Amino acid sequence: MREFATFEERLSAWTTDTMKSFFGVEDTNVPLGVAPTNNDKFGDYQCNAAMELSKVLKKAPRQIAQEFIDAAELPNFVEKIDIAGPGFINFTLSNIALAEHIQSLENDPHLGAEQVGRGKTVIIDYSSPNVAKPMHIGHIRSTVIGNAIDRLYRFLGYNVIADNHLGDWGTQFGLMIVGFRSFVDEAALAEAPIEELERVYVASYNKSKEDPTWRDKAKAELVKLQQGDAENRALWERFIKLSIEEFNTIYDRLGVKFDLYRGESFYNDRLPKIIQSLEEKGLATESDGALIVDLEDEGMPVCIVRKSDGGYNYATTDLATVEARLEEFSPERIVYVTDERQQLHFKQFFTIAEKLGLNANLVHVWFGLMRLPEATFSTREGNVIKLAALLDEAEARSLEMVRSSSPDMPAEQQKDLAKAIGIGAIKYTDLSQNPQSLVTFTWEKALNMEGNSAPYLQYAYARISSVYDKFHAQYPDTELNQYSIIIEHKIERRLAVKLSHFSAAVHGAAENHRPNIMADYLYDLAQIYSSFYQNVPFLKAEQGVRESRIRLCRSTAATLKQGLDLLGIETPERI
RNA sequence: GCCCCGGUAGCUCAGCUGGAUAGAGCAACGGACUUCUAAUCCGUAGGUCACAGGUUCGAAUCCUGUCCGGGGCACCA
Repeated sequence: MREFATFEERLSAWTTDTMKSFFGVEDTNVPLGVAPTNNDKFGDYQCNAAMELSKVLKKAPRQIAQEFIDAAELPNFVEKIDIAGPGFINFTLSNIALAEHIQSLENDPHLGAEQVGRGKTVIIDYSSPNVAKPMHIGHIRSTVIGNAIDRLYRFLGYNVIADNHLGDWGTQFGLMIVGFRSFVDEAALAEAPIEELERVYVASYNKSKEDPTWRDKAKAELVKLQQGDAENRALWERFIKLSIEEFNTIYDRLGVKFDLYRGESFYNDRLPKIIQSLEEKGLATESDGALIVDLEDEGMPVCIVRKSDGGYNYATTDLATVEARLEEFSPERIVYVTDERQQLHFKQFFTIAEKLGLNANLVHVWFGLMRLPEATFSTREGNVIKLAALLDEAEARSLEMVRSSSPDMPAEQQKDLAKAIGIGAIKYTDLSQNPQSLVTFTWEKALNMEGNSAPYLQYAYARISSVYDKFHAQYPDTELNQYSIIIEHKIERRLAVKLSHFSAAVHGAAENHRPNIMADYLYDLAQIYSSFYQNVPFLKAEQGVRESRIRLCRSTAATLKQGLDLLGIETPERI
């Protein structure tokens, strides 16, 4: 068993082994492990195997449980074992073992989380906005959820490559180029690049609808760009550069970093080859002038890999991208984070990739669309809320709160704090929901600062820091590690049990690609801590108890800080 | 028409790889700041888990059907 194995792992291994040999069910598929109970009156862990084994053994569940208990020699970390209800076997951990475990986790930089990703590379493809279009609130989910998955994987030891697969290629660049030459306002471009590029695009698009010669001009410029015309190429590169610069200001504010910014264009050279191998393998056929892959056997509609005008599209680019990534990085897995509308596309392209023999573990993590209360959020409706505006608003609102709650704080510090709180609030709102549920955007929800929110967690953390500092000020000579954690009070026990579940939360969140599992965990932890804080004295407790409680505070702080960091949320020392 | 997702407290959402009386937050009501930061805590109230069948010792969770909402389904990505 590994060094910082959880109680759940240890206990499950024990129940499984013991039951297998005792009942002679070595080959059973019945799960024999334990799971945390949902209520501490049932102990800490429960094993449900007796009910499941009932049929196999042809005995009553309670009898099975009883026989097991009578015969079993309990592991030393278990204080109590008993039977309840129809045949649940409940385990209660000993307080001493619990305390020792929490203490031992202080020596593990990963707080007990097993490094399952060591030596493995995973590529995470997320955010991926389109060049020359401003990021709006619809982009926040891919960015924030993708980044949390990125951080979770890194924490588990994976070599993560975060790749921002920009939309930097497509027919719109013809319109962009002609439009730019006629309409651009360089001063405005310097001021707000993407906004100006977007304005240029819209102007050009509108003109193309009325003026066929304009449309032809755009087409001609697109062809020139695709053929590598130097001037058009330079212009296009400028669009990309300006866009990335502006995206980066948003990413900086969000604390998001990418390892690569490889747009779709990066893979252009490979497209003909992909088509060629599709044809060679007999996967692609002509249909109405286009080249398609028939996926009827897989129960899916056909997938176009080359348009009738000879152009390539999304599926082809994505196949080429996989091929390139496999060659260069040999990833164990590639994770794509996009909204739900792309499910079919990914299913199709994953299937084709497999048929092509691209041996990759491809995972599509999708999330529900962001809506506005009154309507579906869409550029066509013009009801967009720019991402930058959302962040501004969040910072402004939290700054107001910081000013009223900490009027004596230096202005600069107030601003930094407001940033950490405001951005944290926005991220947490998104991350604390099941990614797959459809979310309705409201300012009230996005900027929630009370109850189940990032500021609640940050506040809990800041209070611990404050207690910890006061302790050291009052007892400067105390070496905390010379005192053991003593678990006596009910709330201390609940806190310790929760702390021991951190590893499970990390793994659950990472494996399921659901950061909300981590968010839920942290909120529970903070709630228990807040109750602990409010209901028992620390600094005024007697010696021994005092140090024990401060140690529990310290462990809680470390766990909250690490957990929030995995969500990309900052933990200021003071709020 | 076919496919994917959702429907849980007044509102916003957890819980969904089956387990014990279904949980939070907000809103409502009642308490706690001369005491470690009240962005907090303690308590009260609030639910035929859309509906109907089925599987199971056990179903919010799995299966089937229906209703309602969102999305997708050939040259956008």
